[in-house]
Amino acid sequence: MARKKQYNEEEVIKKAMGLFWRNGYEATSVRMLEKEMGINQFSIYSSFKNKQGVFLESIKFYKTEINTIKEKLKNSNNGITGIKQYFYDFLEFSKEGNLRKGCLVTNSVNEIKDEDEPEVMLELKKFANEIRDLFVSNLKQDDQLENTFIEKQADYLMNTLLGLSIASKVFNKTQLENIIEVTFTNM
Amino acid sequence: MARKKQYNEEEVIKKAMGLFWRNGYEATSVRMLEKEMGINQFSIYSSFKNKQGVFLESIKFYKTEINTIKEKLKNSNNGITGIKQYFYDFLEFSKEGNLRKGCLVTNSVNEIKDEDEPEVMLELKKFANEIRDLFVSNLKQDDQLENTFIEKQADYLMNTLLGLSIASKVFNKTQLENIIEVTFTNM
DNA sequence: AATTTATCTAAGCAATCGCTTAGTTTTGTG
DNA sequence: CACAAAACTAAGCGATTGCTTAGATAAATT
Repeated sequence: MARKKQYNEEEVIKKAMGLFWRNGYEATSVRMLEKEMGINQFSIYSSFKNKQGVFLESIKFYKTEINTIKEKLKNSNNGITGIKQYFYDFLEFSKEGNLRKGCLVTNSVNEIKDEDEPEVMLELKKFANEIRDLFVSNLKQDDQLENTFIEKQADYLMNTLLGLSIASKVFNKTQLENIIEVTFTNM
Repeated sequence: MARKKQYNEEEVIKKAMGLFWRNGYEATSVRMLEKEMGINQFSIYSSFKNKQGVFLESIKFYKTEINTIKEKLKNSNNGITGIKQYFYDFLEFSKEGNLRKGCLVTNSVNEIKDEDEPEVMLELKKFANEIRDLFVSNLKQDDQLENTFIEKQADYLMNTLLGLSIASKVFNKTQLENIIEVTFTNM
């Protein structure tokens, strides 16, 4: 009935996500997205409505990307040790060659203002809580722990993970390993 | 011989810092600075050279502002307990009414790219290391600790502090307290 | 083959970006 | 008071922002 799309939406979102991850939301212009995604602005707007739409889809794609290490944690079934491995996995996941990109969600939470983009912030907070809940269910594998204590531990671990996202941009590899080691020898 | 400045440079930088803290570097335009600082763009550029200059001076001012709780830590002389108090002090310091602003330095480290603003990044990293060193010298007050261990602990505590800056934007007060309590009951 | 319709390219929209320049006002000095 | 110099206001610079529109192109249906 009409012409076919010459691009695959998932493929171009993958590229957009990479750009947002490396550059941040504001610093990524639609012209940059155009080049990176390899399609015209018209196509971007017709497929994703606006810049925010491209970003929201990028976050969705990020979720599926990070799912590989999340699934690994889910299936590990060895409680706190699995979480420690998740931290190491995250450090690998968040680097691209020598570039430390941090966590896309953490970067965005830090940059985007609640009042400017409430829709985006809601999505980001949901994401953070999914990871936190994953920690909770993993901590429950190491029985004998009280439930209220587990909730506190999950908050604490989530904080360490948020910290690692930033620390990875400032500290060297040894220091990052120090952080993880101290975190888990203390527990 | 000539006309006098009608503004005090420190006063206007204080206002600029507040804007950068609330909005971030990129999202703060020179027009916004103009309004907040209460002076014309010409005056901004003649006093501080450019936008980056205003930002660098804002960071300097931030240092003197945070010095109040840094000095408290320096003089507390009760090692790890002093650091714990510093974390609580930071949470107070970084909020403005109901708004959680995080740490200006942490926000900026997360936003600014090393390659775009190397001069700024150098300053930010220096700042982070000053806090870390403060933790080191405080940990040394609790003797019996090995030096290499203290270095690792300082990295770890610094990570927790970086994390708190972001966590304060996502978590509620109880959760933030959980984080601090778990951190220090584990040590 | 003719028609329809979605997708493409490319030009252009008003608004804003960081920054500069031209020209007026205020001040201290000779 | 006349002059010089710094600080002021305000207009405007080219470049870029997110987004839209006009018109050419391609593919499926009749």
